[in-house]
Amino acid sequence: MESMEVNGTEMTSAEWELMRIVWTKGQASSTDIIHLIQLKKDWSESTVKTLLHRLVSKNYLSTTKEGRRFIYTPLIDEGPAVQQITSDLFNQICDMEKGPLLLKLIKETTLSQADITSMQAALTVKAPNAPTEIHCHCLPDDTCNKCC
Amino acid sequence: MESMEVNGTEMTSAEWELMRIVWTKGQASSTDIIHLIQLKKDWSESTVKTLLHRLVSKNYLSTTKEGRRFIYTPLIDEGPAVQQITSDLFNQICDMEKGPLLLKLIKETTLSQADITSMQAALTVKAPNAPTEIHCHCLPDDTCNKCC
DNA sequence: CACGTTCGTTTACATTTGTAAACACAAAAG
DNA sequence: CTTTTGTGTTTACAAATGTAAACGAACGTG
Repeated sequence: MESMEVNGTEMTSAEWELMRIVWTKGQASSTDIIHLIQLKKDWSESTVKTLLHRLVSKNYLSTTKEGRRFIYTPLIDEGPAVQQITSDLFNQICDMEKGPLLLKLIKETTLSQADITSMQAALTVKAPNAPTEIHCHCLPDDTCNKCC
Repeated sequence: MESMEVNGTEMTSAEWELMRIVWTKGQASSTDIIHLIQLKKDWSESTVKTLLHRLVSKNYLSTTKEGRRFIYTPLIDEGPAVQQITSDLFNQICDMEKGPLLLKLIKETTLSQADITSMQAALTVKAPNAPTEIHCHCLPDDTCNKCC
């Protein structure tokens, strides 16, 4: 399931890695991007150029000419993009797995005190109306062997 | 980034949907699978057969002959597979985005009381040592414009 | 002003993935 | 026992993706 869908179109893993760089820098020239990605990935200059080009065609990046080079700027924000690809993934996962999954993520992710506080608050809000059991919804009710 | 990596090999979205069915049923014949997937997806019988075949080659499913048909059984468990693809996704996301992302997931996911309790416990454990600020790690320290 | 350097654009090509028809074989039916 | 039918296997092919060389235009340099 290689590609993450954002905004209707989809972005591949390779493209995503480049977006991360542009998001982090705010904007960058292709040279910057090539150098930065090569710290992590063994991609040729040509490969990165192709990927950047595709990101522009897909309207994820815009370019602004500045002297001889182009400056790449994100056309979509990182937060929404991150939420989107995650939602997409969660939509492909059995509902019964989500609780344990989130628990594991909470345990493994480095969270700030503020993050923790807001999560605790959210959980406190949810608790009163939380069901005892979760149904999976993987299949139409009567064909499910897992939760029903 | 279409494909989710599990166990070293990778599984595509389409294949994943079939695995969900087999996981949910425990095991199933191709006919069962074809009928069940067609409740959700407009895939031809042939397409499903191809996909099942690929899942067998990739060692995600095994087959057992039973009369004229084969019974497909998962060779990997759903829980670990789910955790794997999620970890993979999280590894491609900026550390600074993870807190807000998890918060959103917690809010949007239907959680059981047990899930909530264990998450609260996990958060309580983490709180004392939680940092005030999160750094992003998207780029080597001195090249980062976002957190440093 | 000619020339090499530095980009962005085109073109290329092997794999993977989505989609599916054609084929082969075993089992059920008559 | 022959025919039909349900199933797995092969073969097919276009689109997407990873990977990259070749080409061409613009800019700085001598």
